[in-house]
Amino acid sequence: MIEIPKKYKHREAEERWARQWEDWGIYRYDPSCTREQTFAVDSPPPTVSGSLHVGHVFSYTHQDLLVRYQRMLGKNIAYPMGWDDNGLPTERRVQNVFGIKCNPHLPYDKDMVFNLGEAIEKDAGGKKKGTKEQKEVSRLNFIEACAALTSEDEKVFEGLWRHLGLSIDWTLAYATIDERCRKTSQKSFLDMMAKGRVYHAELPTAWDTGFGTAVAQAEMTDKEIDGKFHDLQFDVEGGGHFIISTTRPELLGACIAVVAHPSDERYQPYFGKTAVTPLYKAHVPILASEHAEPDKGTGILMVCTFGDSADVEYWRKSNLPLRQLIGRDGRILPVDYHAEPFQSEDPDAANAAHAQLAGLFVKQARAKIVELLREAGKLIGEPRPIKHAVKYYEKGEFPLEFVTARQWFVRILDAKEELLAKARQIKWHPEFMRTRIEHWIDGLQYDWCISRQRFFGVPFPVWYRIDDNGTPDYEHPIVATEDMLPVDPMSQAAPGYEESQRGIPGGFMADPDVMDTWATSSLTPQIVSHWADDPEQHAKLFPMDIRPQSHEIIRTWAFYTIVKAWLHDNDIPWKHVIISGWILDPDRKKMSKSKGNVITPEHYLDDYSADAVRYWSSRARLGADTIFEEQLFDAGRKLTTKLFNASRFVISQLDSDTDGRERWTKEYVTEPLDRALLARLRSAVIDATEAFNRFEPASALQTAENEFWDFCDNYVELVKRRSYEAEDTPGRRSAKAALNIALRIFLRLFAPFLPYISEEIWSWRFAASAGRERSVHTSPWPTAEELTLGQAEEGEADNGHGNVYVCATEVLSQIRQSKTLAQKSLRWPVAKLLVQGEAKDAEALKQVLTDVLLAGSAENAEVAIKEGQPAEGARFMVDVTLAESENSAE
RNA sequence: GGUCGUGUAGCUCAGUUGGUUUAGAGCACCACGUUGACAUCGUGGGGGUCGGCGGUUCAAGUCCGUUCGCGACCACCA
Repeated sequence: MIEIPKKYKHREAEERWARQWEDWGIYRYDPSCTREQTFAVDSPPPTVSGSLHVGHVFSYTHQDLLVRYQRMLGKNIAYPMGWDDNGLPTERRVQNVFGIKCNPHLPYDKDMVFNLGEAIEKDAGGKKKGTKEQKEVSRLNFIEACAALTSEDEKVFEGLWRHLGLSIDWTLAYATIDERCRKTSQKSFLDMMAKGRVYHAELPTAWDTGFGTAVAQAEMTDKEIDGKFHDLQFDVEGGGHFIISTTRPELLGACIAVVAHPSDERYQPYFGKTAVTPLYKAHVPILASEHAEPDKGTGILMVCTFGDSADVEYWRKSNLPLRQLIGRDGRILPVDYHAEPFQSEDPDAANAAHAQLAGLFVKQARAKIVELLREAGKLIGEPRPIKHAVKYYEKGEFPLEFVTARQWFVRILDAKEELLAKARQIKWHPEFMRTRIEHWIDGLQYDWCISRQRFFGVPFPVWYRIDDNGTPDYEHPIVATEDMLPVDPMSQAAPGYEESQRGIPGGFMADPDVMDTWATSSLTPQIVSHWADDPEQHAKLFPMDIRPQSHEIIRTWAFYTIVKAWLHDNDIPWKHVIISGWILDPDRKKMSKSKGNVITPEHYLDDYSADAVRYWSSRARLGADTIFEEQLFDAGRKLTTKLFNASRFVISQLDSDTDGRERWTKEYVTEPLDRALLARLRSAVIDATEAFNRFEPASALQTAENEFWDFCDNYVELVKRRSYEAEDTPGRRSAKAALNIALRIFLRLFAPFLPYISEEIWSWRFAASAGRERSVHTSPWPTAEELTLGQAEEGEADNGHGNVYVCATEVLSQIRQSKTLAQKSLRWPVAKLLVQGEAKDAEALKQVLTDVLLAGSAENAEVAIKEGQPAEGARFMVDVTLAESENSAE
């Protein structure tokens, strides 16, 4: 018999159970099960280099609730965990921590070792001195450094997940840079290539000058910033002039046309003529275009290559030349205006003016050109401050520029309808989130740019021939064969070539880029299902059941995953998407590192217990943002404590260590009150089950919790004295059996939410020595059948007899109220009790009267139950007369 | 400007297809209480014209229209 402790020590219990669950292997996925027996979760791989905060705990708990429910239903669970370690945040951290920077042209140094502890120490010291010397290393070495760092970050996350009680199968863990993921990602690329879905092209692409890389549409975001309107005077050839208001005067040298709306009478006379740009004195056409709005600025605007996406659009449709003015590093490029096809009246002057801008960063160049324009008398008035929204890379510091570069694209614009159909085939929870993806797909403007000019990521499995003149042949890439995957073209020679031929005329070169991190993380279902190496396994897990994620990455992660599943399997990646809301700080702002309002979760787990933190997470409705409120942890802890104490009471009423599991069955439940309890529990179980089936665990918790508190406050008090009876009567047996059954139900209802305390209590008297019921978490989810007493009783319970419970609690409550108002203790005896109510209620009350009287210390009272009008708004009119003294009942 | 969501007690939130004549919970607040599971507790109490206006209905927190506030996403951003 297990000794039951007086106090619950959550830290000790959490450690013990986390270990035990691992030893038992109860979270292990069984690959031999069929698809129908399996419940597969496409859990989000967190960016390990990001900050860890309570929002993580919140959303990961949500998936675990659904998983635990499905496990109790008997499903074989595939609940993996991945780490997204590709991408810019990792690179940035590695550069800082190790003081290195990647030079992809360097050869791999296989003796280079990265000592993390030392590096972090150095990093801390180095920062103080402000030294920024960065040693150059090869790409492979750089990747090794990234891996060394991320594996440390992963340990921190894993530790937290385990403590939180996430029922992850850790043998299914993956990292987006590991061999299998690289292979999957490269195979995906090859498959898309074979299907004609990828192409590469030299196109103007959104570019972050800070990171020096292309950026996809989904990663762009608007920022409201301060800007200035500059009124510039343009002359018209043959006479006349007009004013253009621009926020970007530094792009003047890239102006290739000016446009006004076709209906704009002010400019109609100029259409077809040529304008002369100030300073550069370039001749540019004056054209009509629908996209110019007459009432904005002066109604006429510059088309530059490139100021914004509208310029790109316009340039693409026109046959105008391209004058790239901004370099990849965000500096103004040197340009020779003598060169064609640019016509300047005075190329020397243009060159002289431009020479003062070349090499400057955009902001500096803007200040400089304002000076030049002012001197030239072409700046009309002073710049006027305005606020305007500008596109940024979501992680970037500078406004995006458009830079022409060779990029890889996935062709998706022609497939909007098919993608929409797939998105609609998936069930979204909450349902309104579906419109977000629909709008996103509908509004797509660009194909998906998947190449990044970075180092830490999955390389393209592609090489190019170099002809005898040393020019790469981009049009006929050499593609890796599947057996080579994963391949690093930087260190492995192209098929048919020797390593010695790298980079020389007649030889080959590797594609220098890596894939965007989303190109790999969009394959998480395929990674987990072994699409790349085990088709049979793939069929057993794909499409998956649920994708839990938050709403801000619908347009990226969810969308790209849908794209890939469609491309590779012409299928949906999962049946359900479960969207969690955000955690907001008390000012209703999203918690994020940049805002500095991040709250870390570890100490809450220590202070309040993992169950308490999970309780807080579990309360949130799906998709709804939640304000962080520490007091809810307290509510969770309170519930845990209550469960502990109530269970101690119930178990004290049983006798030996197998009683809970085997002896006190529903056949003993004969008393009306106890039967009514079971009827209540039955409907609670039905409600909670339905809520879980709707993917609304918060509602299931609410149901279980309400029922449980009522059980403690009312039922336990009503039945206590009967259960304490010295003699073994049917009433006493009925009480014990009902208490036992109720507790077994509650423990299983709470198990998904509060895994530690429910397992702890389960182990006292209910756990079997083997099989499913060894752990509460593999025990069968409670069913209505367990609580059904037979057809006759069921009918009984639903009609008149359902009331006995409510009638009993109401009268008990009235007795309590009288005592409280009289400032007497609750065990103060009652001398007289008069109850008046409708016939059916009076009848119901009579059936449970003994329990009520005992619970209200009214067993010696003079009692009268009459038919008649109840009190207003109540079931009964109750008149309580308390005894004169505590010892007398007269 | 477009779309979606949201507005219920001081705070955080429930309220399922309109229907227990008087809208719930937790926290906070007030009062009382050493009852054999529980003082990390128990019992009881005060507190809301359900954002505003209009409509449908025997009946509206719930449905419709309109308007205001808040949040998010998208578009524009010369």
